[in-house]
Amino acid sequence: MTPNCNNCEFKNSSLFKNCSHDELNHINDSKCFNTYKKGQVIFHEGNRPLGLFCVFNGKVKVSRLGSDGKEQVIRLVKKGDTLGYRSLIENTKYSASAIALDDTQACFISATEFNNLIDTNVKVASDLMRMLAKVLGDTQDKLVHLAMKPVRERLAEALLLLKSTYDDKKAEHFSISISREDLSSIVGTAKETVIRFLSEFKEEGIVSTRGSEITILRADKLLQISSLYD
Amino acid sequence: MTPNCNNCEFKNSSLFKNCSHDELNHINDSKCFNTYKKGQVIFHEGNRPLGLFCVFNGKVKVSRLGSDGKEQVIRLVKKGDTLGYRSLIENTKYSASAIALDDTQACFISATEFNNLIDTNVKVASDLMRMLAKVLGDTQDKLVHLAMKPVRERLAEALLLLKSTYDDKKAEHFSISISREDLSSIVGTAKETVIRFLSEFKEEGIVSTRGSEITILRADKLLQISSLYD
DNA sequence: TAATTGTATTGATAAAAATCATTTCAGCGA
DNA sequence: TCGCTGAAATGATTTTTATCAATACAATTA
Repeated sequence: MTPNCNNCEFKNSSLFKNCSHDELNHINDSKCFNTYKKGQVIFHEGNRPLGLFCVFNGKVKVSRLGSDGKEQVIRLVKKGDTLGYRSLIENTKYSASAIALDDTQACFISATEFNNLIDTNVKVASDLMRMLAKVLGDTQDKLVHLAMKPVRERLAEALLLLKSTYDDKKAEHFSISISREDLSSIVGTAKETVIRFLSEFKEEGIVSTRGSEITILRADKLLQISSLYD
Repeated sequence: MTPNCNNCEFKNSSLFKNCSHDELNHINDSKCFNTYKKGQVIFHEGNRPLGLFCVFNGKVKVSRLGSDGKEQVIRLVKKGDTLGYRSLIENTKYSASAIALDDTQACFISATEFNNLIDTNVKVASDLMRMLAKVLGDTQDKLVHLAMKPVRERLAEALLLLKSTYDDKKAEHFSISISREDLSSIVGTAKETVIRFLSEFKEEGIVSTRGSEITILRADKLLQISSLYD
């Protein structure tokens, strides 16, 4: 049931790819394997981080809630990704919450274990640094696009982000089941506004929907729409 | 003229606070001291980073330009701050430009020198990591506020950001000379919109202006306005 | 000091998006 | 299969913000 780190699907692609066999064994012995139902909170804004999550399966959103109840998604997390490292490094409370978008499984590594690892393995530390730099760059992109692009463009971009993050290439066209509420908090707009532009995309044959499931038929068109302002 | 690292005002507060005397000497010997006039470009979006800047004096904005000419400020940089590290760590082209908001002086440390330092001094590397985490957190805050707060709130926040970044506490009230164009690209809105809300703030006795100079009279009120949605 | 130039300001209008209200649809349990 | 429920979709309207146009002001220089 619980995956073994030395045998993990993400052994060569995760943050821990430069760990030794022994280091992985050590992590494996101390880690904790958790299962989350769709919609379940993995960690909550304001709480103290006790360790790091390593997503084994599923989809996770990292988001913040405004006082008016509006939500903004900061990051999408997929299997193989680590989760919750920023607060851990800064040693501050979580500034956002992580919520499962699907049934999700994740390993939990304690803070001491993690800190010990990055203190002793320089390669992991420098991989972590590069990861932070990468995520910072992505976040800056998001910021700029939010400020400069209209909703239609941002929606196209969000759909492409979902595709590039979660496409397993098992089907001809990428499909995802996502509530319009969630989609709108990725785009940073109102639910109804997202629905309206989605309807436009449907009329233009770019996407199709069935209930909450969205299928991307023409990723090329989305790319074109999303980069009108680049 | 050129400041000596081992005697620098920011020796104990900069990214290099955990460098040894010898390391600082080494940096000092290889560094390059540059002067930039107000409005001058320090580095330009799309170029390859050749090293790291350490701001000695002045004010700098890091911003990106959209294809329509609109600008979005990503970060404000003050004396003692380092500049240009993200692209350097990721080893990618600059994704944004750095432009002097005032006459500015900065030391330039070559990429090899810098990489050598973080490879050999673990403390500097871990300070750098914490700095990245901090800046990432700040950027996420910006993103969320941009998505959730209306312009009035964001303007109040931007004025407080300017104050907290550049206030040298030499005067009773904090003043800054900033073009409405620059201010609007910090807030992420149109110039005229910023001016309108500034005028409101003036009527309410929160700020006063003289030409492009803005004086903050009631920071408490700005804080109140900016946090309506928190 | 007067003219000039660029920026700040104000006003009028248009566009974009949010909000509120209503209808339609899909999934689900009885 | 039929309701039932919650989410998706559409419509009408309001609010917010952007844009365009005109004026006022401040700094600079002839």
